[in-house]
Amino acid sequence: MASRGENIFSAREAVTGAIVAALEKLDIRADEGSIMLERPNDPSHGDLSCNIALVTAKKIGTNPRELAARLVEGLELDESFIDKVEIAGPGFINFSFSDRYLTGQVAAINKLGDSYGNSNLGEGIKMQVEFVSANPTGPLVIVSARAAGIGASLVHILKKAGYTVEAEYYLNDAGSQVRKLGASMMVRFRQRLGEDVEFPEDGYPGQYLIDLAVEIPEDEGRGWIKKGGDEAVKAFGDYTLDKMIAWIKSDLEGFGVEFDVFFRESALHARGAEIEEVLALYRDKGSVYEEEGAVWFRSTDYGDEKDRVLVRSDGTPTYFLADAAYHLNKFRRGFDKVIDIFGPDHHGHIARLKASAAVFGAPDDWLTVLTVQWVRLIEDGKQVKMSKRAGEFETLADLLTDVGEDAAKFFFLMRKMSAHLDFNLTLARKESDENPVYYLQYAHARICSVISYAQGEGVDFPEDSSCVELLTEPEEKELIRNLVIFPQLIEGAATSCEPHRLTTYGQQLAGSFHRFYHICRIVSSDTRLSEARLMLASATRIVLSETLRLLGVSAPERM
RNA sequence: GCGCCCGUAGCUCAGCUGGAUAGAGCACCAGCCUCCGGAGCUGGGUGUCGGAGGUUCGAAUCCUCUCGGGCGUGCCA
Repeated sequence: MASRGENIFSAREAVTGAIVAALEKLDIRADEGSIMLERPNDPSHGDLSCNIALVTAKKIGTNPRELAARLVEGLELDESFIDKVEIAGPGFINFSFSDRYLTGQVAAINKLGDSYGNSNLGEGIKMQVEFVSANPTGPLVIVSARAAGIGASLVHILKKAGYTVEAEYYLNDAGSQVRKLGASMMVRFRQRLGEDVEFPEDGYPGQYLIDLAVEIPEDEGRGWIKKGGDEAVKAFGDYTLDKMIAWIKSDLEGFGVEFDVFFRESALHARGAEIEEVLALYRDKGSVYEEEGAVWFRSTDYGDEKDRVLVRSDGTPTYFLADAAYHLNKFRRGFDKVIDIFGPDHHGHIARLKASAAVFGAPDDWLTVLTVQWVRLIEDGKQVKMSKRAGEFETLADLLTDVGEDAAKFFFLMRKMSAHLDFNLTLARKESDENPVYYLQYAHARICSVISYAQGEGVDFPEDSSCVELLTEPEEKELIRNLVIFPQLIEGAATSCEPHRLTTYGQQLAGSFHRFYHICRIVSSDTRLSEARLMLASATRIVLSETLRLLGVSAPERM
């Protein structure tokens, strides 16, 4: 058992342990995993609620309230953190934290600082999160921006939960898209020279290629054209690709999103090892057959809805084969778990990728594929029209200049990723109280300001933290209760891969701080109380700034 | 046709993996600054949780069916 009062888990674990022991006294077997402790919605129901009596009563032929009563009788709890146990409703057993435990947390958070909420949940587990991975054929658009915000936040959260995490971007720098890119660019260049050439039907029509074509040194471009045919297209393609990749990287950097690895598909083809190996592995398993001159993967054996082509009848590998090889490469790199965050247009790939992972022997839960849904931009209550075909779209860079990094990230993270997002540009632009991102940032800035004001008035952090026992007002307790659930929130957000939980939490925490601030004057003539409230404000600042950091949003000291 | 996602307050959405009386923000109305930051606080809600069945002590949450909306369903990537 952890030392008493040190953190929320000691209390939870102690209660769980006590319940298991009490069950044993009644000859009921239970493992700790089956004991659910939940936080009731209604504060009058205590801090932790257990439904074990409701779940178990029928099996042993009694009614829940009676079983609950017998359990409570057998409970042996440390009174330093639980001071009330009640049976309520149909048979819930409710536990309330003691004041001593709660106020002790304030001192503990101040002592732990930014490491408060760190977990060992993912200890020893090596994880990879792959996200964005947009084709390098144009600038990053708004869905990619959403994926970038979500992926980056998820990486931060997983790290805080103790996982070892690498962030990766898969660059599709091979295949027909790149040829189209090269062909498009070659036409733009020739148009720039004044030639009357028609733009290809399936080319990339955006203004950005016209702009880029201007930057190509004329002699060099003419030289590429002279190569003729595929060679010429390739020369323009290679040039454009480099520009695009640099552009994408700088956009991401501007958005404060970092990747450990940019993995190129072309490297996979150049090396060939994984691609050959995937084919060989599939053959060994009998999962491959030939039909109409192409090589097929019998992915239907693994739950896919139809079989997939691996090698075309012209002998070239498909995108899917490369992707399967890429995942084999990830597997070989020793990741215990891999998370792919896909855009909404890729969810057809999930089944076949999982199928291929099964073939190369990855455990069922090795690969998790999450999909980020579309973003609609709303301006003045109306949808902003975007047409990718016409090359008109809101890019990540546009969004950043429009609403700024913090508001963009916060808005992306307010909703669960599986839901479509209506991005309210009008609201995100506002630097006012209507904009939710400022609510959290303002709370943080306010605390920083108060702390320095207090220190100016001679109130500072005490050596002896026993003053925290003076924190007894309802607003103080509500604030502390919100601080205390932070570690659990981190674990929940990590295991469910749901960064948006932090935005909801942040708003709740900021709200409880503002209410506390309004009712309880921090700096007063009562020095000891002032010190206690200073510590509470400081603990709040620590948790707020961690929450904002995990979201990728700045925590300003002034605004 | 088949597969995946979404339907919760006027609008945009949470709802902690099945819990107790379903919650925020925005918008709207009315209050609160001689005092640590008013980008703040307080008060104001009659919701078919899209609909119908089912599972059980208990369902917005799980299952089946159904109605709307989005996406996918290439020897494109």
